[in-house]
Amino acid sequence: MANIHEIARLAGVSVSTVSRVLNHHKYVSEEKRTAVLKVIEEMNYTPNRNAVDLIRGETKKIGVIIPYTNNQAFDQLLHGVLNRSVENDYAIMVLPTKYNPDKEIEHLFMLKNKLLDAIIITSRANPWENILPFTEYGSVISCEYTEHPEIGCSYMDRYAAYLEVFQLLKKMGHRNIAFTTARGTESVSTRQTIAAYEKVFGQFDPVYRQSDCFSFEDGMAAGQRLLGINPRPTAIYANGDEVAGGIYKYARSVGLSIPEDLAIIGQENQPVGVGLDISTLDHQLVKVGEQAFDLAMIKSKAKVETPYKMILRSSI
Amino acid sequence: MANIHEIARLAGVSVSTVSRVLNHHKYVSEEKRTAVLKVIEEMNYTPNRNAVDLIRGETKKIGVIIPYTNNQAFDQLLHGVLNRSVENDYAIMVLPTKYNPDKEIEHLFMLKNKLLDAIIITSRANPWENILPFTEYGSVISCEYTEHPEIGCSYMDRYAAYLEVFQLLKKMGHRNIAFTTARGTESVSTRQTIAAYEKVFGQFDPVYRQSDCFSFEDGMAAGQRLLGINPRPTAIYANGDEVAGGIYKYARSVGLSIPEDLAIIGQENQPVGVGLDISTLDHQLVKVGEQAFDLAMIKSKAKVETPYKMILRSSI
DNA sequence: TTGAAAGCGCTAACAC
DNA sequence: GTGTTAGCGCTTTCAA
Repeated sequence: MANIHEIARLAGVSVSTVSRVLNHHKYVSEEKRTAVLKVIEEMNYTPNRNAVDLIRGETKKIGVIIPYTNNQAFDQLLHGVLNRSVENDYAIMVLPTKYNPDKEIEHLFMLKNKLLDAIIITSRANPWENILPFTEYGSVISCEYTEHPEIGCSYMDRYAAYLEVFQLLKKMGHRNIAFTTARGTESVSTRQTIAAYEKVFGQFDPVYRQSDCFSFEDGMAAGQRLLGINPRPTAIYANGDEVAGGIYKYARSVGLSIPEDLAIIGQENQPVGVGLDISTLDHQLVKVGEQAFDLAMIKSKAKVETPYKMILRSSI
Repeated sequence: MANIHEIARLAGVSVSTVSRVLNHHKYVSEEKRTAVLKVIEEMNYTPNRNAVDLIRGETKKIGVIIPYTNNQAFDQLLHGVLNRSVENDYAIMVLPTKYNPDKEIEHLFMLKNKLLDAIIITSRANPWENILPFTEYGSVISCEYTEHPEIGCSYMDRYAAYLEVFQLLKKMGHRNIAFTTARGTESVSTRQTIAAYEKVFGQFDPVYRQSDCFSFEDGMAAGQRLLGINPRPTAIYANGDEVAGGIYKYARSVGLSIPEDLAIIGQENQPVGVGLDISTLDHQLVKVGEQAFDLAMIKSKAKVETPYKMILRSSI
């Protein structure tokens, strides 16, 4: 395809003039501008963005590191990021990791090799010390709070939210409470859930926690295991509404009434929770994602918290 | 940051030798290779991908045009694409359109400006004649069947699926059937639904169709309107399980029994449908997405159909 | 207001 | 095996 030189030649001007027209610089005579535009039109010319990005050292592209893409929570975050990217003419690259630390680092290299201006980490597999070096090459934004001053954060106060849920359950008289988590204690959110539990109820018996919960099916399995424990939990706090839905479904299938025999509360306010009337802790992840994009775009290292919202329905 | 020239200088070799090492060419002496690798390591050097992409004219990046990202059907397609992209070391760019034709064209320009090797269109706002010109610059894959030989297709036979649903409902004795759609008759899928209906039941009364349905809430509203029609439909075919869930919820809220008073069937086999035990027509969109990626990667123009799956539950 | 020319950082054809 | 060099297509001083 034609390049800028050919356009210049055909329009009888220099390449710099064509470049000026392309970038809407002033100080181009109306006459030459028209001539250039005409040739561009005729030749059906579009500048090569790789060349532009190469010389500018900036790409208007932002990456989003996401462990799982078939997961409602991460999809909400991504959705928020995309909302703002469209408004600001940025392109978004999705970087799935399945929590593989090497894959994650591989993605971070896109900062170093100039493919991306910034990366938003919705959830990470690596310790911060492995991630920090990359802040030298571009903006790194986290959707989890961290003290590190090089990292901008758009986050929700998970611990406070967990605390409120456990306090509520305690107030309602529950004493045997189980919960599900996505990952094990390598995950901050799991540790915070346990900490919040222990703050309210004291020492936690690990048998009442089921990890590796992501989907409806995982919820069914979790329900089966957790409800088999003696003494049986009277309430289960799920790490997502789909998981909560699976627990609900399993509990009903073995004849338990919700909330009389089992109270259930989920997270993220998903359709399945609306459908089954399950209470939920809405972390407002779309907003968190939007905020994360804004921080990434202006390369801010600010720490911005988004408040959570408790939505009570008939399941507790 | 250091560039290839500096690495060459420091290693006491030429840039081509460094390039050869970088690209794992043979014909590099073990001695020089080691020297180069050592300097690369010391200097913490990473090649600039913009320069590489520029000269190669290929980027190992594929775009996915997606109207809505908070929509389960499109997320499934995207999920499939991402599955395969990870395995094949491609980067995926998400291109949201909200069915804005101009935005869509803007995204397609990423083919022309060399940012993307291929684009997968999950659903489009433009007529094919506006899209076809871009096939000159890269591979364009559609998730909807089209005759155009320049367009590769990974699709499901929507019409056959719709037909089967309506035939099933007819066999079950339903005569007043309503359905929901995402868009109006500008959409192929809407037109196919209507055509399938008319094939089975004859002339369709448009009042029994509700468009603009994407979410659970949309389903609630659709339920309210459609169930207010006289004569009341005895079955509703929703264009997604979340919409179906909303209809279910509304129907129950006004005292209707499912399936005695109202049969409901959804699409895409989503968690909310599992939770509410709603029958569904699973188009296997994850598979369709995976297939679309494969076609895009090898620049194939093949037409590949993925079979649908009917999942019967208690809602009909 | 315009153009020449020096890069941006890399690959690959060609010569040795 | 290795180095020289001519680009890839663009932006941006600098001088005119």
